Amino acid sequence: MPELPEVETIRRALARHLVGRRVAAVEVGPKPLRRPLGQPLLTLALTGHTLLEPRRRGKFLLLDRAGGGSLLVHLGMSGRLQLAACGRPRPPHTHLVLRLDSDLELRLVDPRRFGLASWLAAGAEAVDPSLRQLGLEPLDPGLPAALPRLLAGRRAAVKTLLLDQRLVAGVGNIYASEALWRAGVRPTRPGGFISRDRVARLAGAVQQVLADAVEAGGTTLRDFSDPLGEPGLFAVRLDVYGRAGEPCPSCAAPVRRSLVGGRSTFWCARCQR
DNA sequence: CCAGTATCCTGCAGGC
DNA sequence: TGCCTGCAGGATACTG
Repeated sequence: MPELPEVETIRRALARHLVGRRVAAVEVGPKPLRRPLGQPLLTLALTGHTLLEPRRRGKFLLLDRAGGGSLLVHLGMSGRLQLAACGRPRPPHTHLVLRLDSDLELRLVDPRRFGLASWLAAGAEAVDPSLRQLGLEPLDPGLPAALPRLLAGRRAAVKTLLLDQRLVAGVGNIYASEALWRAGVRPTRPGGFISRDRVARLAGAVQQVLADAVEAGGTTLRDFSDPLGEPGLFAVRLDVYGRAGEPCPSCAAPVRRSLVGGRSTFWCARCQR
């Protein structure tokens, strides 16, 4: 579900309610997510400890603990974090609960269980199998300079490459389509066969669309909301994603939907080359 | 190394 | 109403 803008939106909301709070208790469900949750370690590592400002890396959240170490969270396709009063009923598929010393508890809810929550000891970030291979942060000012060499020599579809977290960490299926449309680049074009100035445009479009979406609090299609239940407002500003058959906002030709690398892709055959 | 496919899992919408 | 299919915002293990 969440891409960089949604995860960043979640991070900011969490920062307002988690920083300086102590974890009073941890509850861990029995079902594994992408990796087993590791109940004893998680409980031991967090109970009684104070939380710092959360960080984001790509689509990962790092809930740092005072004194070192972090809870690493990834929301996969269907994961969400919810802050609610301790007494309120918990949704189905709640796999992890951090009860805070405020009146609130933080819940990790994930029906499909493609997500991840695992304890990272201090210094383990460089070793973690998921984190260590992550590529550049797309909002890094160095992206325009770096993108040409990331695409150089590659024959795979540029959209597939944008989704590869080892190249750029945080772009997902919505914003890949959106950025390619804004840049006028066809999603199926081999990465190594895009002219220099189009690559530059693409880098700019990736940064622009992600920044716009962060500003809008992310995209709510069906069920994304921030931890307090606020939906993201970017859906109305999507130009092509989910709009097959509707007129291209630029040229009015019908927006197409096709599969690229097995993922739904939305694009304009007239504007994108 | 690279490119392409299959797979993990649940819920929902749509067609019959 | 039920049953079936396809689809979903992701990552990774595997194949050639």
